[in-house]
Amino acid sequence: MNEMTKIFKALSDENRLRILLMLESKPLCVCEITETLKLATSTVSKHLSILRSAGFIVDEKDGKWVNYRLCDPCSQQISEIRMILKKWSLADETVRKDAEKLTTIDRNCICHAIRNLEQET
Amino acid sequence: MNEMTKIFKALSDENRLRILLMLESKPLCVCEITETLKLATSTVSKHLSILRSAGFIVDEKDGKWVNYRLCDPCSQQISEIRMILKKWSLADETVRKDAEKLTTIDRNCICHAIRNLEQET
DNA sequence: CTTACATTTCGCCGTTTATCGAAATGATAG
DNA sequence: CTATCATTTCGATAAACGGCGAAATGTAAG
Repeated sequence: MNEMTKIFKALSDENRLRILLMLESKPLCVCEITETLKLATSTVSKHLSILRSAGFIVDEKDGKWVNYRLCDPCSQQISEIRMILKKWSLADETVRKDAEKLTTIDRNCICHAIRNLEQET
Repeated sequence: MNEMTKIFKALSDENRLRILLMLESKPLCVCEITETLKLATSTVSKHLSILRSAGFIVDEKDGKWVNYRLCDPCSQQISEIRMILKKWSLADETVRKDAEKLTTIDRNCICHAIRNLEQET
């Protein structure tokens, strides 16, 4: 019961759903997700830790980046709910846009780009 | 996306999950659910309205009682998630106890019984 | 019409949650 | 070793949430 509510709590936030669905296409680092969702880095990091502790994703160090990817293998519960999630999101506009935006983001540029933009204002 | 988060938010509370799973066996009135969960009537009523507005359940007036039952027919999404929920809960102790307790509750007695008990203290 | 009673709505309270910015951490590159 | 930079942790804040009891609502029965 606890495990169940933990899973559903993890799924009960729009930004976390978007993260999970973005990760369906490929592993991503925190700054790529941050740039797509337009949230503070610390907020995204928090969301990721919630998804991790619910068993949806794992993190892997990669130089100065941390890559997050969908858990594989993962529990029967997680895999069932992910299938549903994927199916339900097929027609979703936000999800489509996120996927599209991700193809234009290069992690080697994006973080500095953000910093520079902030300094201009 | 909004619809999705609404569904998962509805499922992200243990008491609401218990209500849904109780309703898998039969329709129930508010006081039967209240007696099983040991919450204030107003709290249970709130939970029921959340489940209703997410599309899981419907209410039906029946004399001075209001019966709640699982939506049928219901949307593809709701029916998929309910199948999962039922499957996941098969081994759950709380769910088993709730179902057991429900067999001993008679809506014609329970409400007065509660009032009387409260007056004794 | 009044009473009784199941349920809902309202107002309040304490806790949790989503968010941010700042400080801490940890790893790479000079 | 130091500087840089991605990420995490911390502390604060505002909003949302779960809980309760009291008042309002609606129905049935005297």
